[in-house]
Amino acid sequence: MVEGQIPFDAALARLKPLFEDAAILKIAHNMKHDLLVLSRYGIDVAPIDDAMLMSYALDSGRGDHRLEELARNYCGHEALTFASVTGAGRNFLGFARAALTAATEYAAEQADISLRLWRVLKPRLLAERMTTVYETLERPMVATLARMERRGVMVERATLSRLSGEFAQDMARLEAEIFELAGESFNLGSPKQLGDILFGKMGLPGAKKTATGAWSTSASVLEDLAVAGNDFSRRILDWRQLSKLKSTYADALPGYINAETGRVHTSYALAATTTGRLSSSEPNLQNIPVRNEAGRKIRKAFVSAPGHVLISADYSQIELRLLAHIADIPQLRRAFAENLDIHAMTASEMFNVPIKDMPPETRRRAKAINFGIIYGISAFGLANQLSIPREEASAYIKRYFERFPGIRDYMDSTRKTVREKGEVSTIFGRVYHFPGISSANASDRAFYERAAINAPIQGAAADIIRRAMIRMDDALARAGLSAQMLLQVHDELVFEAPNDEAEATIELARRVMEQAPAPAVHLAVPLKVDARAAANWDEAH
DNA sequence: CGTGTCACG
DNA sequence: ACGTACGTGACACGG
Repeated sequence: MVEGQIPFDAALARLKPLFEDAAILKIAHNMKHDLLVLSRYGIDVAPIDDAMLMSYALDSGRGDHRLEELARNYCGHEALTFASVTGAGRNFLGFARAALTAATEYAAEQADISLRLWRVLKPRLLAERMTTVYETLERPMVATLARMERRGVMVERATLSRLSGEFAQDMARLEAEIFELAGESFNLGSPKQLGDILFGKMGLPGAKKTATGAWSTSASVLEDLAVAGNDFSRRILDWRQLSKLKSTYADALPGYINAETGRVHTSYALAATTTGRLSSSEPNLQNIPVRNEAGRKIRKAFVSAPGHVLISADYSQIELRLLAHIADIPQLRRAFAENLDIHAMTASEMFNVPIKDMPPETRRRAKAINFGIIYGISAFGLANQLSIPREEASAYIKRYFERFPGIRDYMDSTRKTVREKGEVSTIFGRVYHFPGISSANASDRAFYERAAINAPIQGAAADIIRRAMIRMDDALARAGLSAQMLLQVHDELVFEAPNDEAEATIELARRVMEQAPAPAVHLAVPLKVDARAAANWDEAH
């Protein structure tokens, strides 16, 4: 106990009634953090306004929404840093005394700056017509995400430990074979050393250079060599995959299992991406492997609590559906209305092949084009993705635009808008600013234009799932269900439900997610949600 | 701490 | 002629 400090329990007892009056806490910066800290002491706070989210609604492209940065930018004020007020090199008691005084000063200034930011940002939201975005898409996410983070997800330590051992064995075998073929041992984890072996000693044709001029040893380069029959690069690829799974997932995830809850609690960032998507960190649970069998073994370690199931509900092709709506493309709208295979339909339109006996390779190329469109397609990018000559990619794009002229119109009009106004927006009113585009050189301008084509699509999908998440908590309660929302992965929500609530939760999630755009927006295409329950995330997905 | 690589949508 | 697919976060390497 430090002199002058009242006992913690007494402090808490004095504090609690204050928070029961919601008016006490009106304004904060990064409210989700405060909510999570206070919830540890049983204090529930109704979040009111959050200066960080106001800043994000005004300009998601601003790299940094930290309080210190906003104070500098909007108030011309240099905020105290905790490090600057605590000082260093003291003995513990000295530090503790200093820290108490300093923490008081620091905390008071943080609260003051939050209020001062609010006074600046509130009228700006009104002036820039971003109040609705802030109030309906940003602010309500705070409580929802805080609950999800606090709930956490169960991850089986034993499964990951077993996988780590299996991956290590397979890596050791591959490593021995690789060193045998190379005629020497080296650090397989070093791109530099690997490049020297591949393109120096072994004399293989280096396909690409990195930004710094070194030979690229990326998967696409190694894949091209492997397809040409090079077993050495195939083994490197296999080793790399296992190395990734072992270090990033099998070995790292157990360290995030909370000792008190036995579960993994990610942190979602609400003001991190330019488009309106969330991001997830420590650990990132939005990039758990799923695309191949070895990776899915990791995903199987994410399980439901006893007596419960995990439910995964994901939007099917939401970005292409939004493209069909936004660009108003008759064939796409019809295809989604009739629930057709959209990539096969695209291939059929482009190559005059009946949908029913579509060769897989033809469909694969059409699928790459569809994704490319959403990214603001370029011949170079498509050629790279499909490992085909750029001339061939150009011909595909030309053909695509002949069949879907509305897409070219949409892309052209988006480029025009962003060049003239420096901004574009989603159908829900979220605005993206591109202030640099007027003074950009040709290649930078092309980059901004692609981002401006992508943002209204990716961002509308982000807006829709936010609306669904905000409604889900209330919908579950009203339906008398005790299921909990655990995770969000951009177009997917994961719930944990008692076994006997599985079906009802699936039906509710599907209804809420599919109806999420209304009443703000009525889409010209239906949304489709696939949902399933299982004992682990892999089988639910 | 920047770079390369790779996991996800 | 140029250099590009959109959006993220984590890990290992090496200076």
